[in-house]
Amino acid sequence: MRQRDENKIQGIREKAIEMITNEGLENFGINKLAKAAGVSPATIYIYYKDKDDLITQISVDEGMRMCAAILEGFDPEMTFEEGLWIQWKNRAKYSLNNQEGASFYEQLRNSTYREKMVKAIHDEMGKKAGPFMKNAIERGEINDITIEVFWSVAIAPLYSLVRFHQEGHCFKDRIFVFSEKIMKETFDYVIKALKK
Amino acid sequence: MRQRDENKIQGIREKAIEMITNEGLENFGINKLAKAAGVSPATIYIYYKDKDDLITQISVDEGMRMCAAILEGFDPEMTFEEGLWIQWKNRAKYSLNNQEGASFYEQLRNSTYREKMVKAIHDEMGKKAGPFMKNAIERGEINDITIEVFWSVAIAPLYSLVRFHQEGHCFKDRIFVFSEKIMKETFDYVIKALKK
DNA sequence: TTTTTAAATGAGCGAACGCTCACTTATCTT
DNA sequence: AAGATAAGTGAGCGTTCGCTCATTTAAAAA
Repeated sequence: MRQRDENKIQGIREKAIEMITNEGLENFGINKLAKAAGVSPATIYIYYKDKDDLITQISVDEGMRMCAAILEGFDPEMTFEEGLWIQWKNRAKYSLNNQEGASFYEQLRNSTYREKMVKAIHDEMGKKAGPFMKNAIERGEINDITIEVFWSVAIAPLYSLVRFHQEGHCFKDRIFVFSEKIMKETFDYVIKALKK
Repeated sequence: MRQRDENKIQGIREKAIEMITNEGLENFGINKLAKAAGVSPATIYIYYKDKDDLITQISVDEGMRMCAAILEGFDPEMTFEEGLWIQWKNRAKYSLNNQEGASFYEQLRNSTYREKMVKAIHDEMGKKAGPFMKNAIERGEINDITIEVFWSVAIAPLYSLVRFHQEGHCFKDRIFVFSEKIMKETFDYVIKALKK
């Protein structure tokens, strides 16, 4: 039998992310995607049940890629400061090297697809981030806090920084540019907040 | 001449927010909106140039309402801690009393409408938040930092907390519930991070 | 009361939508 | 070489989309 053309599948995936990022989820359509990816509309339905399934699958897939990128070289047994810093660096690297994927993920995380895409990612992250936080508390490095407060203080600031960069945020004619120096400065505030 | 029915205009606005929040921007349509609001599709075009204009106008409007809510009782001359705490309380109150508006705002802020809606809001907030930060630096309450780092450390954690609440975030069968106690706990970390 | 003005309408246009089906193409097994 | 299987296609279906227009309705101006 004839075998699948992996280039075709990847092409569909990449064009979908590109189109949703640049034109928005509300302007995304199967006929347009088929034309952009150079395939027949019917081909898309070989790989995806329907439009909803396509968006959901690609969302989860991109989320998993982000998770894998963030956790690269990370170990829950690491020191609190060391482990958190690795996650920060990884997350920044992912966004900078994969702008479209990062914007796509952020747009869908704030859409009605959130519920469909978040569970798998949440489980994947929780598997390592949960023990990491627990270890840091048991070792007496940080106070005993709930995971949501931890995330809000330790991770949210980084996401915010990355977003300012991606948006090309402008304040008084000065465009914000992300840098390791800025990231380290922000990281130091976070460490100061959480370390006993 | 006949005068405009303000209830009709408000009805269109509210139904639009309701529909976009619950069904997503990608499933939002003028014909559906007209039916839901109990008006003719043609009526909508008396008030809005086209679909894009409707979404943009309602986005900016909701953003301005949020700004006004956040800055209620706030003064840039306030102490750093006092001023920041008021903004936190106001922002939390806005989200809790106006869940649909808050979700709507968040969804559009992460869509391709971001550029169209953000400028007016950014200006409105910057007018008071800029001097506030500057005062706090001049008084020696906090270090001299760029506005993006400030926002990421001082405000982003609150947005994150509110979002966990709105999403009904769940970790190990425990649903996260926002409370003043949790907010104060998080706020204290932020103050510890930023205060000299 | 009549005239004037703009709000408000419902039917419906052309275009675009998600999706399907009869069919062709490529590669496997025999 | 022939048969089997699944990948891949393009035309086009029924539906919904954004939007318009001829018309009606209500209230201000005369």
